Amino acid sequence: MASARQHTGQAADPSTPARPTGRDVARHAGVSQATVSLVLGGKWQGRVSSRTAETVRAAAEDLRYRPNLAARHLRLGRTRTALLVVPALSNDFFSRVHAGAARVAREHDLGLVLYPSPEGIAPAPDPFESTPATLDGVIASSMAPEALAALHGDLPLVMLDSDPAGTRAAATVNPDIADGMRRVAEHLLALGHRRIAHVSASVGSWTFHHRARALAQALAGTSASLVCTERSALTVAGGLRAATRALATDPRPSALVCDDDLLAAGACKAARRHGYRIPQDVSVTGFDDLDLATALEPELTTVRLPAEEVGATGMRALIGVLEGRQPDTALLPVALARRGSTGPAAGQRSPGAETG
Amino acid sequence: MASARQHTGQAADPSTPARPTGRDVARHAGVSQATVSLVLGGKWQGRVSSRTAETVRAAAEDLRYRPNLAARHLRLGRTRTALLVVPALSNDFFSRVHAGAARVAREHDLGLVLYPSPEGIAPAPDPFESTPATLDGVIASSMAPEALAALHGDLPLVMLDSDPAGTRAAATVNPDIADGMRRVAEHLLALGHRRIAHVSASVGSWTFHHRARALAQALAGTSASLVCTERSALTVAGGLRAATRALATDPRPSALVCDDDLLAAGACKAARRHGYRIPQDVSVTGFDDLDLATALEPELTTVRLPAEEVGATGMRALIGVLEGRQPDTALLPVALARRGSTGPAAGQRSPGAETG
DNA sequence: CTGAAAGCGCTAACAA
DNA sequence: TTGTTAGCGCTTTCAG
Repeated sequence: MASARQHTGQAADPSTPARPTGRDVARHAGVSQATVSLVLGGKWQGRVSSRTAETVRAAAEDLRYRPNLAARHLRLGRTRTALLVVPALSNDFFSRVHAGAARVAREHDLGLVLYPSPEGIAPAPDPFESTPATLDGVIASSMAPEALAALHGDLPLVMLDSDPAGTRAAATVNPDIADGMRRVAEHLLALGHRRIAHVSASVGSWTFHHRARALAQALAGTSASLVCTERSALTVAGGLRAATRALATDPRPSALVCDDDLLAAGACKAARRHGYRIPQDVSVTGFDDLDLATALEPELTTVRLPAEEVGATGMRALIGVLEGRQPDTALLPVALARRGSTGPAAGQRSPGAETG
Repeated sequence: MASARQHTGQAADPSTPARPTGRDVARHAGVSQATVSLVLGGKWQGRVSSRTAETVRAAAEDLRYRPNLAARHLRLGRTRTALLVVPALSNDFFSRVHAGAARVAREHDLGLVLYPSPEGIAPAPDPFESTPATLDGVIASSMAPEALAALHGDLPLVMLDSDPAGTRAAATVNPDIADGMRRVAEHLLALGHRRIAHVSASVGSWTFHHRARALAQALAGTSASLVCTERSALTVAGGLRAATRALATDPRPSALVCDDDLLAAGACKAARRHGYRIPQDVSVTGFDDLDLATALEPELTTVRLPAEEVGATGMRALIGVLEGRQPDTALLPVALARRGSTGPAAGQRSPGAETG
């Protein structure tokens, strides 16, 4: 019947020469389409003569054949593709996480699609509505739990920089946030700081709650006290305002511990507007060690997170889940980068404050 | 024949209850699978009774049905998905470009996949090797032409912040880089600067070549001269080194024009290490108006690029191409952000240098 | 207004 | 060693 093709509804478009299919390659090489599939899929060992295989490869090259992924995905029922959900793009932490995850994905021949949860739009609209590919698994970094609510329940999920408890994640990979805060606190204590203010991020993700808790714990039972906590949106301008409030405390704090380098940058601006020098009059610490930390002057003392390692470990965990293994939670070590924004608490007005 | 199913090679896996298909929905609703497709595809008006449509929707909801995209893509021959290729992730310019493109994509029900060309690995490995989805089109921003060489020749391509001539792009969308540099030059001239150094990015993309050319042209025929050009990798540390060299010129330049805010941040550090105050002793300008520009102190005078608009316009252009229209090249206006890093060229040692 | 059927390009089981 | 064939889930035409 001549009507065989009219069912498809595909207009024959002569302007775009149809992209070659496996059948075209087969015809060109004088073999069957199945042989093409075997050869190009690398499973021809002991099933196809190497001469034929060569012919097929030549034909594919010749026609500039590229397999149709949609067809492959349909047939296989999997796509070998993972989604990485992050709350923001222009942030080295996430770009480093992505780099690590992408490297491991490449090594395992997996695709990785990056989904920046639309900033400002909260909570994230269903990532899967707008994600074009079918996915085998999801990695989510530093996301507030609500933002993941739309997440399709039956996909393997690995969470990064997130609450290890109480989620439906198959695995969690975290930098040791608490240890980072502890190191910050110890560093400041060793420099003689006793009045410490916390510039905290008003973001609903676990990582910031955890930072606040860790700071409080690290200071508890020491001779230093947390004189105030000022919350702010995660921006330089917000950090400036919050730090301005913190510096208005009387007697003023000698050190500002910030939840993030962006906030710390704002804190530095605030200190200077008050006429304070950094670090002689006030010390400032950041968190994350973004590129920004060393772009500032003085450079920020901050906590270096193993972002690439977090991404890589997370991807390995997801691969484990996909292969049916039961990966466990990982906690990766962090480091304190001591730089110019912290110094001895010299000019304290009230020397013998606490004696505990 | 009972063998009908054993051909598929899909092991019946009781642990993962197979995801429901359109047939399941049809069965559940007591209609045919075609009806399901029509209803859920929104093309049922005047073909299916609204009562049936409602039943189908309920059944789909009930089973938590999600259409299999691979099957749809295979059937349709298109994926309604575009790829956005950028040279780096952690850079507001690109994240803003992405935001603009993603917004327009959403409005048109298109998917957008972000492909950060692996930094450090140059030129980019074939994006299509690692891109999981089949693509309908590509948008590339600020890429060196070689890095796009692997690009599959028959995909519609829109280029952003790139050479409008001599490429195979269907359209080009650029911020008016040359005008930006002109404004920088005029601003410095008006402040009395006559000895200007250029801290340029040693990156092979059109945008930086264009910036250098525009600066030279803007200065030509004025009383000011370009005393030197120091090239550097696109990092703060690189900017510091290049600016250090530039400041060693004798007599020294009174202003450092940088190709990018990152370089400008480095230039500021270099100036301070020389003991120069900004802007009293030396003025510094950036380009791009990254968040970094206002995180620094003093804040950078820089060129604000309409990044979101670039992304949005680029996506609209791609949609135009996909729909068979012939979009043309766009040039979007930029603005000079005058801030604290530039000031009058007061303390010039050699007052009457040129008199042209 | 609804159902039957074809076929997108690929993979893998099976036959030859 | 190679070919034949079924079928993944969907959209769309055509018949009823």
